[in-house]
Amino acid sequence: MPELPEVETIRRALAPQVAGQTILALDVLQLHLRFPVPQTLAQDLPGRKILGLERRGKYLVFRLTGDRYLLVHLGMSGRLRLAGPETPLLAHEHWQLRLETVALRLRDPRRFSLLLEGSGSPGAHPLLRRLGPEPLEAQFTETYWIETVRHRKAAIKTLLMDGRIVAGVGNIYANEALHRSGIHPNRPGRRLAKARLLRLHAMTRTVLLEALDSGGSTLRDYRKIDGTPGEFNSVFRVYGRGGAPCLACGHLIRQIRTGQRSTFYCPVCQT
DNA sequence: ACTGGCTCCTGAGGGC
DNA sequence: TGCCCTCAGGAGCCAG
Repeated sequence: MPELPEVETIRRALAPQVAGQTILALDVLQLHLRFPVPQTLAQDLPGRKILGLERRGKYLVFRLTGDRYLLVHLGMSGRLRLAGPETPLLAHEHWQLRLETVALRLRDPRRFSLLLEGSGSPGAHPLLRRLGPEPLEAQFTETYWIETVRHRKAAIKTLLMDGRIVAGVGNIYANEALHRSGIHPNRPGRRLAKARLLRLHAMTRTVLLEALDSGGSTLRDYRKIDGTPGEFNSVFRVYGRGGAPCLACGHLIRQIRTGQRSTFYCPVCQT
């Protein structure tokens, strides 16, 4: 699944293609996604215009006329693409938004993605309301990060991936940020000195920015909106490199589990 | 207030 | 070739 840099890359590519277009129809082929696609959507959307496309964490927010919005999350395997209205549907394409010149389609084999609607301020939506600050924006201050994490018993990697603490950091970038910070992923938050937490704060932002510059990473399912893969993979230092030598010290990268997620780290560099 | 475990689903890849 | 097992980038929910 796409993490923040991938979702932001999609947003940037998609925004100019859909902004200003009027929705002609929503076709739903599979309404059983992470949450059921609301039955009212197909009636409510036609005639509304897309005003803009925003991102919050890993959520995309399509702003519509009439003070409404569409909320899209890609889950683990969701992919958006633009297609001609007559292009045949692929397997696992669950819905399409027909616009004036193109159709926006979602393909998602695992169906962990979601399509919901709301009105008023998107920030008040139940799924967005509890999200922590955006890691690349000013609200994610050093003070906030340290005060939120310094008393916690949970593994620092789990905390970094907790959207309520900071929005949009997933498994790949948590692994990478921890390696660059020299911090063991399973170290409890409260057993980290301030200086080390500060380093992690900075490295999290650095890694996300670098990935963004590369157009995101590509594992199995993520593609940019034009179907081409992201370029960041080549810069992974630990993710997916279990058993390979650490690029910093040569020791073999270990793979363990933190929570239910795969964790990669260098036992020498990360303590 | 936190923590850890479970859950939704399909597909890919490894071992035999 | 085929079968079975494990694992996958998310994250809300629940019990303890």
